[in-house]
Amino acid sequence: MSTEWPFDPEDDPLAAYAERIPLSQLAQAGGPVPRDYLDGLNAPQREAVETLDGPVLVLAGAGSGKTRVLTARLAHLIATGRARPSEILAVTFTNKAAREMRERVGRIIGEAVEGMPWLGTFHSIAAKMLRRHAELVGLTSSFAILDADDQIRLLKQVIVAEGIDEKKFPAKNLAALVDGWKNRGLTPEKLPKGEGDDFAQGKGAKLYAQYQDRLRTLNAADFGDLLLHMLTILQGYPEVLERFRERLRYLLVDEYQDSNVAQYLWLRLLAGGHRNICVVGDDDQSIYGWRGAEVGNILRFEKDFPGAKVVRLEENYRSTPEILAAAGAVISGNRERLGKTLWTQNPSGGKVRLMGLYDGDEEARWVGEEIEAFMAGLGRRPKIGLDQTAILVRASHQMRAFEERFLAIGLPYRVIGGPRFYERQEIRDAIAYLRLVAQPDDGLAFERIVNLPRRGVGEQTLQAIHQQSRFDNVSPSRAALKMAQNGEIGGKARGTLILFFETLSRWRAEAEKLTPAELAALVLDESGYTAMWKADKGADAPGRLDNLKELVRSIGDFPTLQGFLEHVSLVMEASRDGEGAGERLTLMTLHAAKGLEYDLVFLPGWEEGLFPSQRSLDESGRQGLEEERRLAYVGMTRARKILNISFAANRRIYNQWQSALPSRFIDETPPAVVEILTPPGLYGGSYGAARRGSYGVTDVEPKTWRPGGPSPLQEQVRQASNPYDSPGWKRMQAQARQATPLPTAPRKAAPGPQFAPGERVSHAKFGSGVVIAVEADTLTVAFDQADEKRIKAGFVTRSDDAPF
DNA sequence: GCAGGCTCTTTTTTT
DNA sequence: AAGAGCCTGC
Repeated sequence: MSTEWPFDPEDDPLAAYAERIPLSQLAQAGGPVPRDYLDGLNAPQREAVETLDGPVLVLAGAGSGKTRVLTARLAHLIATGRARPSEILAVTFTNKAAREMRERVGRIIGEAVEGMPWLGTFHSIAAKMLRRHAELVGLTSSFAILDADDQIRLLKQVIVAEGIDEKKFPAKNLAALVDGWKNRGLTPEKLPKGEGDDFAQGKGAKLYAQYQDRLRTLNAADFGDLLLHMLTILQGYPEVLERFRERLRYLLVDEYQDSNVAQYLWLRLLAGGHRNICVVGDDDQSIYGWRGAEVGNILRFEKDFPGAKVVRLEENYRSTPEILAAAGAVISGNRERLGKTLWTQNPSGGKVRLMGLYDGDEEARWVGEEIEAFMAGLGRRPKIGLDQTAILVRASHQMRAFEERFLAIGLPYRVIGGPRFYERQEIRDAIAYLRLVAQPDDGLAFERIVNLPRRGVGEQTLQAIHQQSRFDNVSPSRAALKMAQNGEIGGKARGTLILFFETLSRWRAEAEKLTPAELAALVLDESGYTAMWKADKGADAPGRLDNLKELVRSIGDFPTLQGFLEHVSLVMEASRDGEGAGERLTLMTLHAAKGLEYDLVFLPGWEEGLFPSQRSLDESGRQGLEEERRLAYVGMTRARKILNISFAANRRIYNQWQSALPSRFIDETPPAVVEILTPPGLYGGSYGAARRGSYGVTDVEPKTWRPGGPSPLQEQVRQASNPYDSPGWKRMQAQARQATPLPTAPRKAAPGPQFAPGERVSHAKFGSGVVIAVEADTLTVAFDQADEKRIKAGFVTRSDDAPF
């Protein structure tokens, strides 16, 4: 058991530096920290900053200057000498938020910010604490941190080992269960009876326990464990808790509405002595319930900490009054909220714009045209650049229609989200090598690369190793070494395995002398991993080699391999490519947009079933609906100047056309601040009907829709957007005069030569024409309104093609 | 050991 | 529709 002082300053040179700043100096009136961080704060903001002692709940509405308050409060704690930088625990949820806070605090207090070891995400702070006390939960301080992928692979092994059909009970589902339990602070021992019974005929709990055992054998922790283990330690070892309480004298929590039960318990323990805890959040922006966040935590704060000071930040500095009115009206439909009313001194802007369209492609077209119109400042629109424009969707599959459209009309865009750098296969492989060097027992890393490149260690051998490893309760790498040595593994595998282990030992020896980057280069080279990709003739091989180079380069930023590995598992983010050249608009999910703001915001896809998501409703009922409504609120409050909401009457979902009703959230926007752009005609001729809650009746039935030309309805929609004069609109007009491909017509023709000379075809850009010649998939077409062109067959459709 | 074909799934996403 | 993952047949 560790009796070592967990915050030994020797361990952390930067913290030591901060400690040497005399407190008296920091405490001097004015001191080295100028007090001007208080300037310009409004009354409640100032109160939130200056109420340093005891529990404080800051309800920070959207755009109310939350980050400013947080950083000012940190600075104030230090400037008044209440706490040294190292005595403040400041937690956020994302690395981005932590980084931003560090930067902004640094701007106020200068270098002293370097001495804030306890500013970070829940997970990175918990990991840091756990490394000091790992033995208390059966790990060593060098435990590996598994990401979601490793976690699932390990769970799969546990399931299979139990003789359960993994297809019937997928590891992914068990992972969701396990994560849920960990989020609620439940170790296998604490799991209530009946939990997890649905999984594998009541074996859920047993599998959980086995998984935890296996993690311990592998000296590994998954993300949930970081908090869960710390919780176990704080609960079971009062002396450890006491030390943390003495040392961490002030707690500050950002985005408290996103905290889960484990985090809540953890905070409550740490704050238990001095009660100096300040939580900042907005119950109206709690959108992560589906991954364990408990709005209840923030709703209950005053009960948990009696006498808590509650400060409401309700003045909004971001949006127009119209946007706030609309968002406020929507969110007021929620029952479970603490209740805030945002107001603003900002000048009035336009009304919130509402547009209904025929289908998803039309919607993308309309948005594209609007964006171009705003770029040019056409009509009565303010001029707004692409950098200040965002499209926020409910589900990522909605992005596709927009991407296709923007590609077609040449609007530069960027997508936020998507695969991260460290999730790429080659990066994970390379990291597995390094993990195995750093941590010989890292079984998952071992299994990942033992036969990569091929070393003749096949399925059979791996299976045997596995069995032995479970039997002896040792890591797979130990089992493999033993089996190779005593001949239980024979043949080719034996020789290569022994060589492999020798090489590993050599690398470990080299690690003493080399920098982490040099070591990485050496390992990737000597293992044959780089060579493997060099030999690969695939189209993506060069890219992967580039990524590997980039990886080695980024390791150079770290003094130790350990430090790098910690960074990778907890902090590493996608290297954003193409940050450069020119302005771009942003396309992302509503979830990803939290905390961001844009002058011009589009919220497409406001249809029942899509938004609010049917699945949310089905799974979580009214609570699900309320979370969806908060998501709507988050989306609306991202807009500074112009907010556009749109919906489509028809949408193709999993290759099936479905007609949809406008979202109920549209009904909830107050007519007084909404401008309806939709032409009369759609939805039985009246938007009013839709707005009054009857949703009207759609008279559009794609199944019965006559092919052969634009429907009258489609024409109406087109004409309705006609007052605009954007370049995109003109292009579309030109195209629309030709036999316009119906929105339902396939964008690409089916493969194979489908066209014969003499057929009439139409092309998105060149209009209609006649096929003159066909060779393979390339057509020569004489266009009515353009020259003869050679075109890939995929880009044209038969003019008279029926859409159904 | 690999390619290709087959089936299945398909909200949101961090750490 | 399309992508991912799995299986099968060479």
